[in-house]
Amino acid sequence: MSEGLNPVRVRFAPSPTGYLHLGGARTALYDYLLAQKSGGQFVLRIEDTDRKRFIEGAEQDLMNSLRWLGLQWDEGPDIGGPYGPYRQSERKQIYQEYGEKLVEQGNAYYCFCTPERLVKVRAEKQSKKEPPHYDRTCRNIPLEEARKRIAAGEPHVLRFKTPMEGTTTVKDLLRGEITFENKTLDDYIIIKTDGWALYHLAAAVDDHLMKITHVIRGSEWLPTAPLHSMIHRAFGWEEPVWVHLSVFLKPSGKGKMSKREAAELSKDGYSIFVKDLDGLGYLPEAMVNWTALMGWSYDDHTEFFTMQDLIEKFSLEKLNPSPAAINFTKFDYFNKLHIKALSDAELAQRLKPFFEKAGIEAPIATLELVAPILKERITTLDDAVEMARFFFVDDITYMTERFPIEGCSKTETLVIGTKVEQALNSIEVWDTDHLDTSMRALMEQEGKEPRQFFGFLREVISGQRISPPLFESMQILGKAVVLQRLRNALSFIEEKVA
RNA sequence: GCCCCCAUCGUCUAGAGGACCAGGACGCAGCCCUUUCAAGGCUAAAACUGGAGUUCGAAUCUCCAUGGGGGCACCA
Repeated sequence: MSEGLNPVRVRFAPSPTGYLHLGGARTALYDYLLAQKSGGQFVLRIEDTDRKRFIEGAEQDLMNSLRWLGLQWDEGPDIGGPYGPYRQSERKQIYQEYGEKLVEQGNAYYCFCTPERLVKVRAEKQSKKEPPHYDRTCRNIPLEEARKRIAAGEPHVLRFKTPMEGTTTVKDLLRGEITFENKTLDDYIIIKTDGWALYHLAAAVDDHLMKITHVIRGSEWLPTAPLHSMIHRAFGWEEPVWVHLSVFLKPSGKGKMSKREAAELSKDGYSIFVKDLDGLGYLPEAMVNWTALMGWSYDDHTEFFTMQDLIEKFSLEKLNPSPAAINFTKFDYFNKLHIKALSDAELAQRLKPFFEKAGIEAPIATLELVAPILKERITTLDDAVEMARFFFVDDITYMTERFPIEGCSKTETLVIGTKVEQALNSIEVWDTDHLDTSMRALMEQEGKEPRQFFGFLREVISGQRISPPLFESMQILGKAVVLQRLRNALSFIEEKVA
């Protein structure tokens, strides 16, 4: 539990090449939790050394999504901090200096091979069923000669000089020591022809300079972890604690989510992109709870967690190294749970935009009255519009096939309707108790079953087959509105129902 | 092809040698409650990948096999 005692510095280091998705969000969440729990710092660093893959607006999306989830960083490109700049594109010079240092120390060398030649080498190696690595042609060029060629303007990259014998052992917090045969490793390029550092160098340098204590990242980094360790060691730096999270698998459990499958999801009202979740009616609280539990657990029965709970209870030791399939049905469940946990006022506030989007004017005061009877029966905030629109819209659309009362004639329905009108009219105190007493008495007097009688009333006030509880709804609507709707319904039946 | 990781119900997981004929949750099925829909309650079906070891004893430790996943760019 050492991380609970010493403040950690963690970083979330996305590249601005797309929208924040589930996997990234979960990594950021764990970063945030660890920083909060330990009283340390959560750093946001943008890894944008590859200008070709840069996508306009991606950085903004990243920050918006992180904020929506409630994962506020302590240092980052927008707010600065003591170890900035926090955008790698603004640190080019730094990486070059450290690259040069590696050359001087004999840990890196200049390589003049052309991309074309590299492609050829790779193809040859592959046809010989060998690892498709660089053949190390330039590894033995004397430094003096290399410098002359550089001075003469020859294009070049910088490669890490990986030992050709022995082993490199990396310590992953979840998996223990992982040993790699050095001969299976490559002489990775760490600075490109254009002078920009690659992830391997940039991340190592930044993690050190920014005093990062724990690196939490996806397990796709495991194969290059020995390189990262070697870079730290070459500089004589203390390595951060490496924590490689399992990947998320698609719902079937077979493989990673592909672009095509991610698009398919929207048909079911789901998305792996955080930016879509708000509009779909999901709560950030639910998203946090759900993803926290994919790869981490607290005990054998606790499943509801607020952010505060998570900050208190999160621990790296309980992380699970095995891959997890994304289960959206469970996301729905957590969304229900967190909707129910919202106060009526809070739920009303969150519901408001969904009605607006549907072109329905829904006053907050009414939404607050509707909130308690709605919160038990909606899965997403979006569901509320369909279920509760009749509270805010007056022109109820009645359907002929829903009348007359089940098992009754048109005439009998109209007679009962008139009696309902009289009974309602005479109710002095318009609340659920009086409505219940009055209506139930009438129902029994008429010898009708609850499903016939109340079903009819439900239809009358809402035009819906499914609605929140009847008497609560009638109370909220108010006597005048209910009576008006009853009259409307009766004339509809009179005119349109056979 | 090579390297690395992982392995308990359909899914997320509890389990760190005896407390396990394996617990919880989602989902699914049935029942109860019920004016609809939910919610709630109860019940059911459902798993330790296989094989060798170690041990008095293994879901838990070791090895092998199998399966699944990830990686092998002048991307991150």
